[in-house]
Amino acid sequence: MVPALALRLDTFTRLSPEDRAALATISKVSRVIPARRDLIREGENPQYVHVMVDGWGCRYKTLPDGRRQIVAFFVPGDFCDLNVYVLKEMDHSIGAITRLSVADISREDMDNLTTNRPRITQALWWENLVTTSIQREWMLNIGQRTAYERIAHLLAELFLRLRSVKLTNGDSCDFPITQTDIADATGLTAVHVNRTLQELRRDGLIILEHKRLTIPDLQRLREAALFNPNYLHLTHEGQQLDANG
Amino acid sequence: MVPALALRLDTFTRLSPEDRAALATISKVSRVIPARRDLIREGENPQYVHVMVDGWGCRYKTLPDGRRQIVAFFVPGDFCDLNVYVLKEMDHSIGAITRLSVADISREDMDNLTTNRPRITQALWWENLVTTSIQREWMLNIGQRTAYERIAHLLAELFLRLRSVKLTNGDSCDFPITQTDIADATGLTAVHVNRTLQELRRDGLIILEHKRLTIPDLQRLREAALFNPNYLHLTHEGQQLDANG
DNA sequence: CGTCTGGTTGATACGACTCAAATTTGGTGG
DNA sequence: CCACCAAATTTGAGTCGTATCAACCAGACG
Repeated sequence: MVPALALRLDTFTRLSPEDRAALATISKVSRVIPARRDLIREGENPQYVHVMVDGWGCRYKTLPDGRRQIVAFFVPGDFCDLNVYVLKEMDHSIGAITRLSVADISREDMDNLTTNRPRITQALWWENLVTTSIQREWMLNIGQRTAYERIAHLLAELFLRLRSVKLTNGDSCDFPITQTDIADATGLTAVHVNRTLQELRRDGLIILEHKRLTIPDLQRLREAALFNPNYLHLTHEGQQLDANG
Repeated sequence: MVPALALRLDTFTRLSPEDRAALATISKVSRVIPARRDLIREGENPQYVHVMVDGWGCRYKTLPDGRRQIVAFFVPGDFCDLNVYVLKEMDHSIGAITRLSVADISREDMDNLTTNRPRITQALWWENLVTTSIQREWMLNIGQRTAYERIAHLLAELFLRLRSVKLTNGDSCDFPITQTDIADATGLTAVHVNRTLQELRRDGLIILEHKRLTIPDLQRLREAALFNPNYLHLTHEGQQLDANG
């Protein structure tokens, strides 16, 4: 099985067999975190860069009174904070949503990678810029879109991201996050998320049950979400080469 | 005059005279953009990395119907998208708020810098991570804080950022952004921002008039904003060395 | 088969939005 | 230096989207 990280970076550039080998080495699972447990907490000193090998996670921040904002979801193949060990302490936490297999990459291994594998380095740069871009889109989402658009947008984004690492099956995919998670990610309450999901279902935009999401008509969902995929920066060399061969 | 960029990076690390010289070269103003004009627009192909030398700017995204979200403010010394030329097209726009002096740095100059000046490279990494961290805090801000807390938080952040590049004067600073800008940055309407600013004034937390902001009691403002400065990652080597001599 | 988390529903409240107009400020040219 | 204009701020009245609180239900799991 091709590790999700390689699939992901392949979106950007065509990796050599040596590159793939290096990624396989790096993607070795070093930890399995049970569902709903934290991988690392705000205030701790980050030592490793993480790769999500299997399962879903999220990055979140909290306020003293318990209000919680999920600022990112992680799906397999996501790479976490290239160079984060430059910082003294974490300003947020990372938690597992499902049971999560993670590869911890030491600073040393990262340094080796960036000096010896320029193509991977470049691809990691790309992935870093895309992650930041997704954060910006989320700000637009939370700040400007209505509840309906907001949730539609989140679902469309996650579907596309999963598709890019081959974790979709036609028009559907596993979707393990709860309505409370969606609420914390969109700045809404769980009750309102529930009602809005019902609207989306009523309008035939989504089928969401038993932790499985189906999108019968992606184009319609995109329109409802005012979704412009440019921020995912998916059209790159890798894709073009794929198209040719 | 020490360029703001050097002041900013000095927060993180102690720069050598050669480092400073390199920064001075790079911080040469290559363009002056009139107030309220765009520096680069969504969809364009990014060729340069930018340094804000003088004046304020912002990064923003828009929806087809005109809704606009400011996702970041730039103040002097801010560095913009280390390595952005990796991407094919901009997913957002960058605009000038005041008249803005910018230094455009070519890919070539950046590559030179990163190969020859490891200390600067490290510091730019730090600045990159901090910028991303600020984005996360903004998501928490927009998604979870009340209007009152949200605006208080924004003002506190900008004040601290200006202070770190020595652009404050005691407890006050220039503050050229309009209430509409604040609205677009916080996900509120200009009318509501206006009323909330009046509340903040009434409570004695801020004095804001004639494009000048005064914070009589920063600690009180911080408390009102649920402001935790850890996300700015200001306590670093540079600061510690400063403390010793 | 009971427990528990996640999902659903209903009633009510309020924070923030909308629209519209008035007022103030700051910049520009006569 | 004043008149003028556009931009920014302020005010008021009415509305609406989303929150809150409180039950209740269902299906997953031990």
